[in-house]
Amino acid sequence: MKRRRTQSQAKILNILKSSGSALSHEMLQSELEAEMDRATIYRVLNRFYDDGLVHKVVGDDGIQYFAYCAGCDKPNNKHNHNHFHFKCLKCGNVECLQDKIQIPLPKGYVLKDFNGLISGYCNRCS
Amino acid sequence: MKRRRTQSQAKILNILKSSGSALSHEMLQSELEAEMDRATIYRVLNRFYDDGLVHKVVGDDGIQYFAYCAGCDKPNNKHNHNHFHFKCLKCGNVECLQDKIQIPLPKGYVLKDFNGLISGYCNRCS
DNA sequence: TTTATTAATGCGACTTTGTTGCAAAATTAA
DNA sequence: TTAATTTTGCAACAAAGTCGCATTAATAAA
Ligand SMILES: [Zn+2]
Ligand SMILES: [Zn+2]
Ligand SMILES: [Zn+2]
Ligand SMILES: [Zn+2]
Repeated sequence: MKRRRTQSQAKILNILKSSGSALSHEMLQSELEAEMDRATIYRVLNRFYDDGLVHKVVGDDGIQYFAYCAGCDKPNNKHNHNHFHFKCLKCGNVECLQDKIQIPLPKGYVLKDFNGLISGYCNRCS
Repeated sequence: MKRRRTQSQAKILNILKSSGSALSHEMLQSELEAEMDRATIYRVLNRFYDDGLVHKVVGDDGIQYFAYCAGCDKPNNKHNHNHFHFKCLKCGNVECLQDKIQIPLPKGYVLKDFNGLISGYCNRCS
């Protein structure tokens, strides 16, 4: 299944890139001002995710946030998102924390994925 | 508002204690075999959470898992759940990892809450 | 350029997780 | 036993996300 270059995808990718934050479907929708359908946004995001173009964080609220992959480790094209994310309780911004962490696992455990979100107040809001 | 001792709460707390894992609403419901209403389970869990009896983890799937608080730090009665959780992709078990972690934050950031979930295969399933 | 192929979109219906209003039932206190 | 108030059950609701299907649009072939 070969990917095609569509307006929708270009717009969404643009927003993700220029925002520098992890964005939820809702944030994107309001940015796009109903230029495209809800389902399309979800599908585009999932496609980006499958293609390794973005990574995903899930909030305490169960909402998915997608961030453009900038400084991600990619050993043999497999992403390794070993960093925390921070969600500001005041301004709502969700950002990647740059520090790479190492995830400790007991003997016999195999890591497949990691989702780490810190909530609080960012430097602009504290 | 004073709490009352009800059957429902006792049963749910029992299951949480004896399981030793973090349980979702669905897991509890199947364990309880329709002994009580969906909404009641949710309300009991939220009550436990508010009272600091359990803590909560949110999975990549956005589902809430509740774990009985056993070895939690409680400086002046405020919980401090500075540990990761592990969710096995095969057996579905969600457990607290004992290692206490310290969460790194850039200058000017204030931590309020933390949700960290590692997915993979547990020692019994790997 | 025109046509054919098939991926992407829009729309609506649907699922799942969780919450809420309200009357009835169950705890606790008087 | 009675009164006061918390919990529960039920049903309706809300929000996030997914899916089927017909239509549109991007790519490739002719
Ligand atoms: Zn902020
Ligand atoms: Zn990130
Ligand atoms: Zn397992
Ligand atoms: Zn825990």
